[in-house]
Amino acid sequence: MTVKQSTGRLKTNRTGRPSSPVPRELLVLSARRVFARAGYAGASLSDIAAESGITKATLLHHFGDKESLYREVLTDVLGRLGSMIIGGWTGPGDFLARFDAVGAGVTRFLGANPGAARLLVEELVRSEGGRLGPARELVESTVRGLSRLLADAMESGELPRQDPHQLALSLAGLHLTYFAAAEVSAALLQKDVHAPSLVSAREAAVKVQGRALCLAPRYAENRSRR
Amino acid sequence: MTVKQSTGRLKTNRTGRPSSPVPRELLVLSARRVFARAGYAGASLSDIAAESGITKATLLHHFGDKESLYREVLTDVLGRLGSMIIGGWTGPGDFLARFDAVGAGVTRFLGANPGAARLLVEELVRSEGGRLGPARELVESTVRGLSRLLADAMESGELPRQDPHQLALSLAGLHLTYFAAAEVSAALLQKDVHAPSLVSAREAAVKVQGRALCLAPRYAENRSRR
DNA sequence: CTCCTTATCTACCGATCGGTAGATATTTGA
DNA sequence: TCAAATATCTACCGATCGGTAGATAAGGAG
Repeated sequence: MTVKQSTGRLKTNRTGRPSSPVPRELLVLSARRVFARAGYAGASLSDIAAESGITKATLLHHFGDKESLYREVLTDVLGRLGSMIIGGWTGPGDFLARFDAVGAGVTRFLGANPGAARLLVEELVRSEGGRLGPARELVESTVRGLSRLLADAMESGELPRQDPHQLALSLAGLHLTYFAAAEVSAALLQKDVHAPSLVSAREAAVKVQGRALCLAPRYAENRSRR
Repeated sequence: MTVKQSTGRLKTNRTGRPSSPVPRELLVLSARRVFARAGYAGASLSDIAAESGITKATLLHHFGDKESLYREVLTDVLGRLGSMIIGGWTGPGDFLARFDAVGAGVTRFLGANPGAARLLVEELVRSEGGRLGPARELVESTVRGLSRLLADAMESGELPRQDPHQLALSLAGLHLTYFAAAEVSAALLQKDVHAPSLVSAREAAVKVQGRALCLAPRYAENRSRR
């Protein structure tokens, strides 16, 4: 809705024949917005087409079917997020420094890509395992990768020993829920969560809270020894 | 699917006239399962009817329309969860004791009610504000109540000062995501998250992690003063 | 200029959706 | 016992869904 509302073709024709073709990435962006807003089942191809200023038939001409379009939206988001995570993780510094870098990167990514968190949550939460296997596996393997990373850090003593899966799932929840619940969050904070200032604030909060989650067993131990 | 599968009427009639009427709570339970599995848009009344062993027309006779049925499912879950929270919070002990009690109660509730977390997440994440106002407001006010609770505790010095909204949202994510992503969680942990032993394990993890989230600023401060 | 490819549209199809109508049988209560 | 209320079913309706067919026009290559 931000870009080119209502019959927003690049050039208007009497009957809409090819003018300058609508860029594919613009279609994917519109689809992401609608899928994020209504969920996979609730999003109709007509909605997405209207959002991009084309017709349903044209949309299907480009993507084949609804599922392929959805998959393209999701792999776009997951791909960029994944390379962001890898970039942060392979950077310099000790465990906590790299952990902070990844956390900040994830927050900035989710803040800069409205709807991304909601898509990931829907995929993470989906139970009809058979319907969209590849995408679901991609999400699952991302969490599994995070879990393995944490386990390695525990092995090398950089992180207190604890169940890495429980920790990974808690971290995923910490990062995703805030942005996925964008409207509730915004209602509480009186400001759009995607505003730069709030993204910075969340980045700071996540840094402190993410570390606390990782180091929680150590704190609990100190507390009991007090 | 657990109870009375495939034509599971209490008494089978040639044409299904009223035998012993299917209890309303059983219908609500079936509806919860289907709504949780497929989401509001993805769940069809025929699915729910089949799950309960009645026909769509009978279902509509009892609940009027789809939205009313959904609202009944949601208010049932939210009502029981809410009274559980209030019970834990008005119990004895200092802030951390009551906080732990609520956290453990929430975990046990979500563990004992498969699908509940998924429903709450869908509602928390929904963006089409106008569609289901009441239910959405109920979820939102629950988070807001949690936020106010935390703010009070900060006011009285029981909790380090920090943005109560950011903390409330993080806590909600911590509790909900794990159970909402039940299948991914189960895949990681190699066991159903609703199994009693895993619920206990999660309860322990959440106790440590929930406290760490609350006290995170204090830890960060100690760390920087080191 | 002429074809061929491509992007787009209008018009339509079968399936499914939420919801309604009306018949039938059970239960209940006077 | 009998009538009113209730629970359930089958059959159907209009709307919408994802997807297809076919016509039309623009752009590019020779």
